[in-house]
Amino acid sequence: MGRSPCCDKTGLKKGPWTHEEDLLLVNYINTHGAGNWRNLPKNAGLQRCGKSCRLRWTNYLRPDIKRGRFSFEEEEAIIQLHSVLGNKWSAIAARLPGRTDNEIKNYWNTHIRKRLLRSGIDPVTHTPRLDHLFDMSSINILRSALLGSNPSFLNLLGGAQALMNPELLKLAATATLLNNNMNLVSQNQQQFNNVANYSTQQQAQNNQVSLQDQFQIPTQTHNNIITSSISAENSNPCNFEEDLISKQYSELFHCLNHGNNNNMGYESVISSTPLWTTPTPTPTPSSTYVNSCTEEERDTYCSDIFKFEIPESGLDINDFL
DNA sequence: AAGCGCCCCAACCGCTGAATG
DNA sequence: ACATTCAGCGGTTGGGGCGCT
Repeated sequence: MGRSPCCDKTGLKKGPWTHEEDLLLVNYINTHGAGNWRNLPKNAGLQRCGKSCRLRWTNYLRPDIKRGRFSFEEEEAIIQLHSVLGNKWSAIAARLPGRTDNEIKNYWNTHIRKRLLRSGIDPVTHTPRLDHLFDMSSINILRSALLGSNPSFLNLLGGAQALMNPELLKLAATATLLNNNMNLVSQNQQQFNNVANYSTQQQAQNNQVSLQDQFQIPTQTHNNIITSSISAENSNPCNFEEDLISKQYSELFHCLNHGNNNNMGYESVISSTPLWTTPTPTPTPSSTYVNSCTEEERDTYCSDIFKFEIPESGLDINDFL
């Protein structure tokens, strides 16, 4: 695999670009157009390698680049797109007009990722972190989930010690995560619609294909959630969710079908009251971005997105045994 | 004011796949 | 079929800015 010589080997300049260099590059591209990056530096009078020129242009100097803080809608779009596309920054950037992959990647790593971690969400899988799930407050959550309206079950299992039973906790966590994922995927459909609407509005100006044309949102039926794949260009998205859900489903389904009763078949699991509630904001139908919230407010919103709520009835552990 | 540590982000690095001869 | 070049991508780095002591 041949590779063009590195700047180091050819004595070309590296490091931050000066204003004069930017002007040379912009003027040259405005006159001759972008492309032929190998010869561009020499023709433009720049002591830079072509790669450096291309990156400077695509990440900073391009006239259609939107500078400044990310809006709330953009941030939400990034989170939702990342949950499907993963670290496909260029694919995400393609759906956020005016933003570069580098910018989105930086913003993810410095802001969104940290916020998700603070909220107890794994930024890779977009699911609750197990270590977070098992801290003491989560034990209480699990306790509520397990017992629900049947507090006598605690005594049946031998008191609070039962909650420290690793197998029982694993089962509860599996059930909880399964339910979370089911609703997360369903929730994604609604949020994708919002993102798609937002993206479509933005992209209409750029004559780009709308998000809805490029995504096949999974249906809410369980079978489709398990078996369908979300197709997107140059990507193989949602595999992690399929894998995770499939594993969790298989494990729980085994429990359900081999238990004493089948009142809580998987259909009822899926159609039960969502454990996740999502305040779904409506993207501002505007061509301009309004940075109307602070970092703290976004933090709060992020926490709300992933708020962990247990239905009134709780989860009846009897159905699992 | 100086020193220190942390954060952010522009830029670089190294790899891959497509295009070309 | 193979070598080479090029463009694009994702991961990583390092220097400047900033806040704290």
